[in-house]
Amino acid sequence: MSVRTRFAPSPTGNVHIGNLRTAIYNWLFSRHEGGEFLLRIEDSDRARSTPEAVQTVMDALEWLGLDYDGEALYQSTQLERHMEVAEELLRRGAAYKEDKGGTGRGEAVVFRMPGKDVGFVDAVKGRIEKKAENLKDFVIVRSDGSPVFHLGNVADDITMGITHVIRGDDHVENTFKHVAMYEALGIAPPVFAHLPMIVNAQGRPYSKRDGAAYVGEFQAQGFLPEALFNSLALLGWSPGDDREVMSREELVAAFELGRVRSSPSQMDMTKLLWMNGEHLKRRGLEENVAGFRQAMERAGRLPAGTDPEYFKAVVACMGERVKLYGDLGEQAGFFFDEGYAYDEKSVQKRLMKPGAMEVLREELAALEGLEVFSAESTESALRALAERRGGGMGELVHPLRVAVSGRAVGPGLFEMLEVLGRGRVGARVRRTLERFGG
RNA sequence: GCCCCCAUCGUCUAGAGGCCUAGGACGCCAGGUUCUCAUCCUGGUAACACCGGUUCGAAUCCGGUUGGGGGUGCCA
Repeated sequence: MSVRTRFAPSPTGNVHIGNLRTAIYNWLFSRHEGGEFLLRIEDSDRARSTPEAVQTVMDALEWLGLDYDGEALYQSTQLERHMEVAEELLRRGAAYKEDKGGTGRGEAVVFRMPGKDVGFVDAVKGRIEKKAENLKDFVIVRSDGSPVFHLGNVADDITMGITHVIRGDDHVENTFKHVAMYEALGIAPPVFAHLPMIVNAQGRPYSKRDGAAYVGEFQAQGFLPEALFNSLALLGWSPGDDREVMSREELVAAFELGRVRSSPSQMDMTKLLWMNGEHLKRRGLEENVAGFRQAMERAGRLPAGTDPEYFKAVVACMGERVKLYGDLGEQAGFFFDEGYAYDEKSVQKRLMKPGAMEVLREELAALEGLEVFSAESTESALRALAERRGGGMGELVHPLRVAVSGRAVGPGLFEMLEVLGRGRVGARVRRTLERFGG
């Protein structure tokens, strides 16, 4: 039988990374097996399930490239089907009606636990069993006629022909109930695989206060989907060899449920950032240019009418100094802003030194006389100047860097000069001389 | 309380009885390259929770302890 997995989120408006990781494992497993990956929207809680919330889920899946087969199934449309299953259970004597707890609210449908031990082989945890005396009957249809989670979940999985249920660890208790329901129905249960939780530094469930907890936040910070995908895939699973930076295809090829770890793991933002840098290198310049541009525009740091070639040159020049699309503005904003700020410490160290202004003036003179204004020509001009003055290159490089960029760190000076161009460099040095020259 | 699950460097992990004086990655530290930072290269730091048992031999198997998590709804 061909594999069918599903991702069954309740649309609550946010997609937590734990759920996202569950979606990734379902997707990875079904793609690896050449099976299907389905989407079910568990919107039975009508109050919280808005169209916007559903869209948020869809957007997250699309961003990560988690394509699902067929149409999404909305649980709210399956009411009749749920009732059929409840009827069937009643018919088989596996359920009964009762005012459980004597609430006076009328009769609910209660599932009867089989009176024997229930167990199953979890694909990641191995065999799990529970004694009959620890299994209690439970409500599957409320006295108001609405189905309870367990009923809907099992009925829908049957309807959808799900062969492997890959879900969070918090569902293992439910699984005893679900397995019992399958057995009562005379249907072979699917394979269950329970994924350990993603926890914070305190070992508690990863939440908002532990850093970015929802997909949208990673997206907003400029993380690459393939980097988040890769990191999450490796959180609880590994290919068994030493590979870490992997493409979607490599992950699909290597993924096995049996290699999923059964202990909880902690998200490491530092490693995610590194991973992002690795995937950035793997993307082409053009793609990165587009990504950086989008982030810059969103941050309002890219003036309208910026020459595309200039922008591209800046990105190429920044090279691997930036690990996140969202960080370009902070690190290279001066390229696009003539009103760039001067870093106070750098000014003190490089421009307020005795003779610094004189050096800048000499550099300006040397650069302005150049026929061609390139990295090579500016470098040889300054080397010649250094020779004449008898000092080191550092004495020339540092003040000039601060003068044209306002900061002490950045790309190679000569590369930077070429990208900025003669006009900007001249104007910036002059402005610096006026401002700090006394 | 009861039930279920989990336990290797700070973090992510490899390890399915000898290949382990425990390997890789991130981070961190040191050195190299260099005009700064980043990259890159080299080296280093750091772990089998504890106690028993099985075995010629245990990170690996078994039991217990401790610690952590999950569940215990006419929530999902």
